[in-house]
Amino acid sequence: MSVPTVSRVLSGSAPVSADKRRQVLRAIQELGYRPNAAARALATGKRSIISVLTSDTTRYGYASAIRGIEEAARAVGLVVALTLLDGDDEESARVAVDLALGQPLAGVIVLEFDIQGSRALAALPETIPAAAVSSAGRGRSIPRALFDDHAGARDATNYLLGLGHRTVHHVGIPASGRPSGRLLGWREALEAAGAPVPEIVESDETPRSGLQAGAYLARRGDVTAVLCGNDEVAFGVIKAFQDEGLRVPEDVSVVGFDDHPLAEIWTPSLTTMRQDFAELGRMAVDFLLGRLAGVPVEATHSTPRLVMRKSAAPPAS
Amino acid sequence: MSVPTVSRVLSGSAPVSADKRRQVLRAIQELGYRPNAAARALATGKRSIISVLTSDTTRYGYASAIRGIEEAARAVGLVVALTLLDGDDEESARVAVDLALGQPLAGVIVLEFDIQGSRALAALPETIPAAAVSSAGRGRSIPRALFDDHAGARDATNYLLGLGHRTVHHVGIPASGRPSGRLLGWREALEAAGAPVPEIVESDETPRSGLQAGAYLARRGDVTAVLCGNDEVAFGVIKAFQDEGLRVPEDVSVVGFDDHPLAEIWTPSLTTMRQDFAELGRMAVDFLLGRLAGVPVEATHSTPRLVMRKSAAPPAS
DNA sequence: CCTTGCTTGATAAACGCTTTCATGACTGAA
DNA sequence: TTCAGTCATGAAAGCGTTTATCAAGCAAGG
Repeated sequence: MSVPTVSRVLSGSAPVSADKRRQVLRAIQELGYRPNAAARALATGKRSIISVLTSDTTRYGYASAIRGIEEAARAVGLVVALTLLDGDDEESARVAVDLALGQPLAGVIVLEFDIQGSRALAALPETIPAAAVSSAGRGRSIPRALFDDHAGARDATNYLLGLGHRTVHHVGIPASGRPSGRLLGWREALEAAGAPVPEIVESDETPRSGLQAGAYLARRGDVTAVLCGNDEVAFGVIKAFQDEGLRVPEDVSVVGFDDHPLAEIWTPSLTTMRQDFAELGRMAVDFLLGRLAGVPVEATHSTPRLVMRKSAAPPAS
Repeated sequence: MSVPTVSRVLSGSAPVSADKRRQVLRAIQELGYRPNAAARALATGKRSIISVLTSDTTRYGYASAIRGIEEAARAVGLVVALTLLDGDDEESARVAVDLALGQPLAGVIVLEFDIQGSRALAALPETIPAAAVSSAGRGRSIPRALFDDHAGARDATNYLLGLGHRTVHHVGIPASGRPSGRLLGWREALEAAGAPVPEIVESDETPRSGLQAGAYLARRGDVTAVLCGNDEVAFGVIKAFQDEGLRVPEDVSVVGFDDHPLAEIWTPSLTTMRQDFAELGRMAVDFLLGRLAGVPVEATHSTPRLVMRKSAAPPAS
């Protein structure tokens, strides 16, 4: 019973007599033998890890995308590794990329939702297979699963304008591009409608910063509709309005982005632009594996879909 | 300029003349050379991946623990890989474990928050270094970072009883043990206080199931205080109460578990038992690396802390 | 009964790195 | 000038697999 025989039993790469096979299998059982993954990777040259570079894993969109990636990867026998992007400077991007590339990688998927993601993408050596889930298709030419922020924000804004609002305010979140697609879409819709374009309010995409943004907007007094960069911010904005004695949607309408699991049970339930992050994650894996050969590999879009709930309504006359 | 020289420059394992070093470095630059991770792992026997086995990555507690693990791992130059646990049967646990062990692993950390986690832990071969983040310290004898569910639930229940409630209802979530520590702590507190022990209401730890549980409890009419298995469920329960015309906390008090980021801005803000999942994750990494040599390695506890907010109050007289 | 063709097992090389060991160049002391 | 001692460097072995090559055994055909 030689080493190659064992290998053949395990991989089925060549026929082995039933007798030997049984022998080998029993020995494996008894010894609790596990093939050495490193040696196997070295010999075959096959890598089975996809590294995901992302700035956050707890936020809804990120976590969903990771989940999609994991599912798609697992389906083809790959494992996903996580590397968090800490700072938004080039140096920390380089460090993170080095850490990730220290493994035997089949490829890399970057969650390019923010500056950290863009930086990481830029720091990636050309030689390693990569794909991205992004909101904007600029920069390095790698396959991207794109969510069309721009169109989403435009649709959301148009929806609010269509409801009869004179204009729509925007609470922005940090994005991979400057200005963000969401901002662009929002502005475009306003301009197309001949509506005034209010100054944008910045947030850091946390509920808490939404609270601040909402408090600020509430005190302005002239706000009747707000488009938020994501649902978490929208939650904060709504809360702030309510704290200031404004009713949503009677006094002011709020629309979010992403369709967070809690959007549906918020009070009032949140009208939002749903994005299928998990699907985008799955697509990125397909890109990486080159399994979407038929499709133009540059990019595929996914346009957010309006989910109408109770947080947006026509303005009080 | 030989192969070993390059190795020495890269690892600093032996002195290299400044001249040669410069030469090597330049060549590396020009060729874009990256050491082959698989070969390195094979030669050194060192593994740099920690695999996290978990049933969910999007839920708050899980995501936070993973974040803590990632941070601690990164601090010592390790990468974390994710393997999702799908089914709650032994077979899928085995499949997941096999997938994870197919990599060159330094060790495994299991998020033993539920049955899937327990199953995975059971399926793990004895030979591989492992640690767990758990709510209950039973089963296989491996180092565990424990959150003391039992004490947490007891404290929460006592708090509600102390407020003057005659008894406390409980909306349970699936747990790694049956019955869960939370259930046990809740019951213990009730019995110690001589309060009646109502029937437990089951949920699947989603807001939606909280909604159902809440609707059921609201219609019972005799409920004045509810302890929920986690915050997401609590959100659903509160929403259901409000939908049924009950005011929180005036008509009924609700306490959650975990301190979800949105707990603070919920309406009303949610009184809850805070758990530091990230810290537990970090501890699990320390266990795994055997870096907590001083501490009895069997387990360390972390007791949830009551965060008083607005969703719990004395009952209407 | 010998040869041919096919199946099956073993032997050997290769993967790309680290590490040990030996060599040769150089230093400083005798 | 020579010899022991230091130090940088290259040669070679080894890590645990896979895969190609080779040899042996066996059945069937002539």
